Amino acid sequence: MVDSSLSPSSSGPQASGGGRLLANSVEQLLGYQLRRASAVMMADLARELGDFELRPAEVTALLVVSENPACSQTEVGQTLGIKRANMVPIVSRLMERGLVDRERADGRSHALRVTEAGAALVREAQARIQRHEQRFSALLDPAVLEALFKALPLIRAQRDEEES
Amino acid sequence: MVDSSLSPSSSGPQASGGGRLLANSVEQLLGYQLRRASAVMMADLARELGDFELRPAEVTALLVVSENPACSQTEVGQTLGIKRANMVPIVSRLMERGLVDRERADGRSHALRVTEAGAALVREAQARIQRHEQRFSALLDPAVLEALFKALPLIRAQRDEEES
DNA sequence: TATTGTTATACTCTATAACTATA
DNA sequence: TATAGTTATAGAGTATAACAATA
Repeated sequence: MVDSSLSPSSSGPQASGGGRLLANSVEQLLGYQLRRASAVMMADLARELGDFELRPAEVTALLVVSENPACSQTEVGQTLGIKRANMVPIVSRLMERGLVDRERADGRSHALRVTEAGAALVREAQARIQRHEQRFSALLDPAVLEALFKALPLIRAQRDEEES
Repeated sequence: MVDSSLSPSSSGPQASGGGRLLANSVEQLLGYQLRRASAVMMADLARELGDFELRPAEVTALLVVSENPACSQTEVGQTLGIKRANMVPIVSRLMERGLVDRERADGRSHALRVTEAGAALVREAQARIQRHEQRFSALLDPAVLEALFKALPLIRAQRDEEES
């Protein structure tokens, strides 16, 4: 069982600055732990992908396009939980960089495809991402890692319905 | 074992929009799952705390101050992984709202304390937060939840050193 | 009418550099 | 010289509303 009370008892990991160690009951909150762990992995990924001058969101979108030739940018957004409006600068950037191109599919929608350069970058990015992932998954027991991959989609599904 | 390859095989949870279902190997990435799950919980928390007109970061800071009378705002920041510079508007807001006050401690540092109104809001906020937390922890087996509380701090510790 | 892409805009959180006044 | 608080600024991600063109 996990102590899910908010009593000022816990400690947990804390920053290592000069000040004293403060009591911090939020350490007991799942949402807080997720947010902090996610921030650490995001920062590490951004660092790992720094050379490419692509943000994590852009790389992720590129991977999805690469796996789904002729998809629309709305579909990519739905897959990644990114709103249509916010896909616009992402796709623009990928096209400016010559990593993706698109042709009209429908008169109102476009079919996205990775270019040669895009495919090459995908291969490099996948290697970086795998390195990054393994740095973290190596910290965890396989059983614990499996529990994460079971739990996180359940959390997500709780309010994943009306995304766009 | 978890399939940590990037081959275009997986599916996992996806948005429910009108478009077709896209292949999405990023579902296999721990960092991605953390980010999505974290975003869902953050959005739910923000909704739950909406009445207070306080952002999640402000409520969290308020809780830490409430547990640590006479702490400095830099200490709160170190505890929560928020930079000194970004603590300024948070503390200002909490003081404007009459939830926290401070007195000089040191000539250069302040001692923060929750006011009566702040303490009252803390009690209400804790109830909301507990409701929010339980909505999500109820989705998970106790053993899985325990695995999360074991794994997430380990992930965090990987690059939690030089925060401020 | 509904959908795709788009624009404009605002909000939240984060990051860095530099300043001040203390210590 | 280091620390606490501050200012200014930029970046990244997300949110909403509204529009044009198309279906």
